[in-house]
Formats: sequence, structure tokens, C-alpha cells
Amino acid sequence: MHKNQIRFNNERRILAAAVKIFAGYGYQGATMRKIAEEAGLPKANLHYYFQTKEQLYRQVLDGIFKDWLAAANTFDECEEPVEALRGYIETKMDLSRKRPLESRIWAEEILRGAPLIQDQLEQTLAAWLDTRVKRITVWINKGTINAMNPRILMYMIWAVTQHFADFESQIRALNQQQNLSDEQFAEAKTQVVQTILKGIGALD
Amino acid sequence: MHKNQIRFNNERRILAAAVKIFAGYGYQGATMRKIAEEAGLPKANLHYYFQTKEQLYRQVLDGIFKDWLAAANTFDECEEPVEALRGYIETKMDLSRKRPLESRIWAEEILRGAPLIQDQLEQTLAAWLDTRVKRITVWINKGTINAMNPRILMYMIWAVTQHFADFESQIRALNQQQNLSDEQFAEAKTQVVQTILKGIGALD
DNA sequence: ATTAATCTTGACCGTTCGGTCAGGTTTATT
DNA sequence: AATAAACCTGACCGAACGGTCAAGATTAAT
Repeated sequence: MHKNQIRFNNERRILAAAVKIFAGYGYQGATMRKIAEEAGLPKANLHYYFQTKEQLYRQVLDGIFKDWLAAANTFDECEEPVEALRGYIETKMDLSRKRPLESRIWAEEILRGAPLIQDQLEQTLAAWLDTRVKRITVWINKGTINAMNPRILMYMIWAVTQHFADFESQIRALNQQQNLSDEQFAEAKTQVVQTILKGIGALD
Repeated sequence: MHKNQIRFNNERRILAAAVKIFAGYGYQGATMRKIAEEAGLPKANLHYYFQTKEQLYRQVLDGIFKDWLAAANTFDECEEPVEALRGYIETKMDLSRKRPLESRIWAEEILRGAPLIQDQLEQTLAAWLDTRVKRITVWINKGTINAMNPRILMYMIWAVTQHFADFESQIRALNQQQNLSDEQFAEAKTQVVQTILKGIGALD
């Protein structure tokens, strides 16, 4: 039991509702009314816990950003490129499968020019990327993988893995109006891993 | 000289302005006022040529969809997978470079669940994809490329190429706040082509 | 030169937006 | 039991939204 049980519960309810509505309608399309309705609370109550729509949105983004960075754990723990990259790609694919809403909110924020998270991108994410780039460079120098620009490799991994969340509605339209089944998604995961690892010369 | 010169010119101006504003703010964030200002026309004039905001948006989407499909020309004209896929990937990369706004409008529409273009996806795009899937299947059966799901290959190509337009602001933040230079973009293009072609076993 | 068709636009309308606030209720502290 | 702190919410506000319209200006057709 928390000390501020009421506050804790209500903030969680509001944030969960906000994720759904922001993902479904975008920042501008989402309204405090819709979020309040989704959360089952009066609109004025939202403003009691989160002063403005922007502040609520910022907290949602913060949560997403943390998951984003945490997905790199396997990457960091593995020594060899095949394990490290396979683990990272699979983790990112699983994130797209299990939490597509968050991925879409992130994508929309970037699409709009990252007006609210530019600082975090330039500071935290840039530093995060630098670390991984250095590890990849070591592999390249050892000859374990082909010579290449490690940043572009990371962009490719992000692009492909997040595509399955962000472009879900397009994929569904091209799959007889059905979301990918678990089997289909597993197949996609395997093929993405294989193509990228083979593409950078880590296999064979 | 066109017959309806005035109408033709004004519709073009408005559509060009609409692309900029829709790409920069999203459908909901874009306002008829902003588009009118960008076009240098009074707001009421927009409604003379396009009855509603939604109709204007639909025409913008239609234009993008045509470019989308036309990008497959090289794909269709080449016999061998290396030429065909290299040509298609390069064309899509060039599109992302030269017309990122259109790519972002498309991405946002899909992100929101494709409310206005679902039919086109299910009809036209699905048929378009089927044709290319069949060609890829031929290559697989010949053993020119590895066994795989051709649809997932196409998803990967779309994801990676469009990422350079859709996530431009993120890439900029990770590139010392500078957009990719022509040299950097050319490097990315080469690496994307190499990685995918090698990844599917079309090279070596 | 006259008429018809097209184009232009400031002013206006109903609706919905994010946000506020006063006053009441519930929970925690002493 | 009394007081304080936290929580709740219907009613309201100014601003901005998409869209309309009447009346005038311009262009095309005869």
C-alpha cells in the first residue's frame, strides 16, 4: 500500500487512458474530454493531477523513453555481435508487439519534429547511441562484422522493428484485414534478425 | 496555358501549402487558417476550391499514393533481383530525401489507423504488393535469393527507406543537430542497399 | 457592350477546445 | 472530536476551430 494511495491510483489510471487516446488520435487530436472519459473520471479531475495537457503528454513520453533505453540491456550484456544484436532486435520486436501504442506516440512526436523531446534526444539518446556505436566499432575492427557505419545500422534496426507497431494498420490491410498472428509475427521476427545479421556479415 | 488557368494555379498553390502544413502539424494540428496563410490566400478562398478540410486532405493523400506506386517502375523493369531491388530501394531512398513531407503525411495517416485510405490500401496497394510478391517468389524458387517471406522483405524495405524521411528530426538530433549531408545520405543509401541485398543472399 | 460565369473576401456562426474555480466531500492528522 | 489537508466536480470562460454567406470584383462568352 502506498502512502498516497489515491493519488497513485488516479495518476496511473489517467496515464493509461492518456496512452490510449494519444496513440489513437495524436497529440492535437486527443482531447482532455476523451482521456477523462477513457479514464472514467471528470475532466476537471485530470487537471487536478496534471495541470495541463502538455504536462500529461510529457509524462507519457518520459515513460516511453525509459522503456526505449531499457531495451538495450541484452545488447550491453552480450559479448559477441550475433548474440548482442539478435537479443536487441528481438527485444525491440517484442516491444512493438506488446506495446504498439507507446511506439506510435513516440513516432508521432518525432514526425512532428520532436518539439518536446528534442533535448532528451540530443543529450540522453545521443550519448546512449555513442556507447553502442563504440561497441559495434570494436566488432568491425576485429573483423567480426563487415565495415560499415554503425549509426546507420542502428537506424535500420529501429526502422524495421518499430515499423511493425507504427504501420500496423497498413500491414493489417495487406494481410486480409487481419493483424499478424503470433505465428506470422514470430516468422517476421526471425526473418528480420536473419536478414540484418546476414546483411552485416555476422553470419556464414 | 490551361483553360481554367486561375483555378489550376490556385489549386496548385493551395495543395502545395497544404502539404507543408499537414506534414508539419498533422491532420488535426493543421488548420485552414495556417494553410491559407502559407498559400497567401484568404481562408474563405480555400473553401471555394476545396469544400472541406477533409477533401483537401484527401487530394493531398491521393497525390502521395500515386508517387508511392510509381516508385516501383525500376523494380518491374529489371529481370534480376539485384538490379530490381537495388533500383527500388534507391528510388525509395531518393523519394525520402527529396520529398520527406509527403512521406510524413503518409506515415501519420497510417499511424492514426488509415481512417481515410483504408480502402485504397486493401484494394490497390494489396494488389500492387501481390504482383511484386509473385516476382520475388520466382527468384526464391530459382534459388537466386534465399527462401523467405517476400511480404516481410517489402515491409523491411519500406520501413528502412521511409525512416530517413519520417524520423529525420531524430536522426538530426543524433548527428550534431545537422541534417544528413549529401555525402552522409549517399553513404546511408549504399549501406541500406548492401545490407538488404546481402541479407537476403542476393550478393556473394 | 452586355450578360453570364467564375472568382474573391470580410464578417460572421455554432461548436469544441484547454483550462479555471468555488464550494462541497472525503481522508489523514492531532 | 476537531482541524487540516487532500480530493472532487458541475458550471463556466475566452479563444480558436471549420465552415458559411452575401455582396462585390474579375474574367469569359456572346
